[in-house]
Amino acid sequence: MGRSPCCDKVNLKKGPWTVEEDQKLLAYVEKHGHGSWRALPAKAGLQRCGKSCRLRWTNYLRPDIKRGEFSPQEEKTIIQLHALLGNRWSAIASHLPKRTDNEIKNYWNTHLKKRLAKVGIDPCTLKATSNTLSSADGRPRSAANLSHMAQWESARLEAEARLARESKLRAASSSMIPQQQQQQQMRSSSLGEPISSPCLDVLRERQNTPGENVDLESPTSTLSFPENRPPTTESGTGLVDGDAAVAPASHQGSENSEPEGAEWRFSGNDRTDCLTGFSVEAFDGEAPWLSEPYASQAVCSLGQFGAGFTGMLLGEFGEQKTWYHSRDSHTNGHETCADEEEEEGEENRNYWNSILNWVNSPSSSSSPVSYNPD
DNA sequence: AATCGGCGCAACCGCGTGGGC
DNA sequence: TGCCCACGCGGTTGCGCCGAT
Repeated sequence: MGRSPCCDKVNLKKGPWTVEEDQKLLAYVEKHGHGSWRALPAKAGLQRCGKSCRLRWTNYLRPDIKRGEFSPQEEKTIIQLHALLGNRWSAIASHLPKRTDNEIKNYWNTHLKKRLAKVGIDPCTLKATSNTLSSADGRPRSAANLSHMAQWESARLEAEARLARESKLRAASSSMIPQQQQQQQMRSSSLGEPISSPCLDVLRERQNTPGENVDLESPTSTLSFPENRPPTTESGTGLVDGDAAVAPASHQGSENSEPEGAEWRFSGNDRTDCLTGFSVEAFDGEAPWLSEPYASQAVCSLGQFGAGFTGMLLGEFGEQKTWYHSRDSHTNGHETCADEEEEEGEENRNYWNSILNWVNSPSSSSSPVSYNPD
């Protein structure tokens, strides 16, 4: 006996939402919070099922979502995380604040997957499907390493989820919550996932721990994405985010004031993954993904892994100009669209090679992710 | 100008899961 | 302990838009 559909009741509207419906839902949620989604439609005067209302809210009406084109940084993040996590869109979305899993899923299916295929890359594995792409050193790509990393990332995400729940409980138990935080919590609970990354909860917790000195600033934090900064820091980048000015204050804290290109900074020989609290030492100096040759390079890798694997994934390429341009091609300044078209094929390959090289050799000096402490 | 087909996005559907009773 | 409910997630579908013919 299967479950009966939630929308099989008569007189429940389906299909596109009207402006009136949007207004009703928006007004109700902003005034009362969503509470029980199932009970919401009747209270809000909507002829919709609760599920439909929830989806409309989470995917469209939420005030803290960004719409419009994905930035190159966001695209890169999606590609890299997808290589690790597969179609776990919610997990991927958790690393892209203001983006919904549905939007990311659509973008992947309609843009990124095709683009990857076009340049000869298997979208699922980020492996070259032909010899169009090759690793820099000619080594065969290590699927085992990717698998290790994916397993580790999965474990990390579970840990994050646990910590997020604990963090919520702690926050809920506090009776002295500033208004902005209360609003944030309400919004977070309404989304089913925290807007502020649980990673930050861990970081903040550790920062308050005697003997721990963890700098929250990170170029790899999604909070430091340019589009998440207050608009005053932007200079005509053409971002479509019109909500930045009204974004929750918790998104605009000190971690957002860092200069672009800042680095993860750790004090002392911190060998713990700051995101998970896991210690590399717990694995006898070898994290699960640290198979050779990475383990032998543990010294230089520690700082990187200390930033968390996802942090590495989200690290800067050091380049912001265009999606297609490799490091070398754009150092001479801005190029025209015509130029880009001419060079698209070659530069696509350069770009993807840089991703693939890095994915398969995270500790390699040729990594596009710069963690140079200087 | 009309038609057709592809594309992209919003929304729907069904399943899995966690919590409450 | 098992059942039920509510919610979240991922896959799929429907439809409007737009370019090509």
